[in-house]
Amino acid sequence: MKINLTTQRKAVYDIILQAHDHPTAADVIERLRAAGHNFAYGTVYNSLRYLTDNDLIRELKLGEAASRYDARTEDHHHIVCIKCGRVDEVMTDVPQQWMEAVAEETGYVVHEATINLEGVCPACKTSKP
Amino acid sequence: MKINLTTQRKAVYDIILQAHDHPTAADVIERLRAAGHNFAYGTVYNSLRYLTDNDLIRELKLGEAASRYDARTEDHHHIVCIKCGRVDEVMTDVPQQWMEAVAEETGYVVHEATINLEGVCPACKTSKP
DNA sequence: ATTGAATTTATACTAAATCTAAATTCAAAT
DNA sequence: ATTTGAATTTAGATTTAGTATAAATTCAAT
Repeated sequence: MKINLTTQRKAVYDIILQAHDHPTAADVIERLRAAGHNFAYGTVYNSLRYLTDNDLIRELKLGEAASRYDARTEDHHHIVCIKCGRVDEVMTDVPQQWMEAVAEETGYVVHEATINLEGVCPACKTSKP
Repeated sequence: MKINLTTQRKAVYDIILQAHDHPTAADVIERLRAAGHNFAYGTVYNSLRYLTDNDLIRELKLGEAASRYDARTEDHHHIVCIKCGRVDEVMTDVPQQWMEAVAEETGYVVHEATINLEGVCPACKTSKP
């Protein structure tokens, strides 16, 4: 089915595209307001789901309370800095061999692996506490 | 500091130890009731956190709404069946080499990787829809 | 017995997200 | 141009998971 980018959905999509962090729904609403849009709460959630379902964006569940959203839809993972909360992309892919080992161990047909890493980012590494 | 296992904490711990699935807080409360305990809502959450903080159990954030809890505290991962929701352990560890590649790519000091897999479990694989 | 720190309880509250029903939009067909 | 109807948006209520708070209780150590 053809993708229907309404004004609201387009505006939400633009926010995600322009973001260099990984904004939550609340962040998106805040940025929409700053850009002069005042959409209903539910509309933003609906839009985020619509965009996610149509693979224009990705929903990230990093173990925090709120989902984050990412304009990069290629297969990749994320690392969160435990000091400052910053989220970065991890493009290095997990070895196919490992996936096969998991399939063998569990008997599952393995569809995908979501990997959330934790560590200390370069900036926090060098800064004093 | 010495671990203080009160009646409530011990009862919660026992539920997790005896569970062969990976119960949520709500599951734990339900099973406590079934066992004749009727602790305050908050006490169960406090107990789960206390047990988690003291490494007696692990909190799992599998991308679902609610956290699950696991009596196995060794380093391991989880796979969720997309058909029936069943959660299984994955003991096969991710190659150290991969972790190093991620550290190199991102510049982070990598502390840990949480891996949540999705697939179809053996039972669902063989059963007709 | 008395103190006091830790814990539990009951309840209120918060955050994130979903649901609902009415209002609005907008393309397609008269 | 108007009508129709499906999709969408809106506003607000509701749900779910979990946290915060203040009073009551427990319990070990004086």
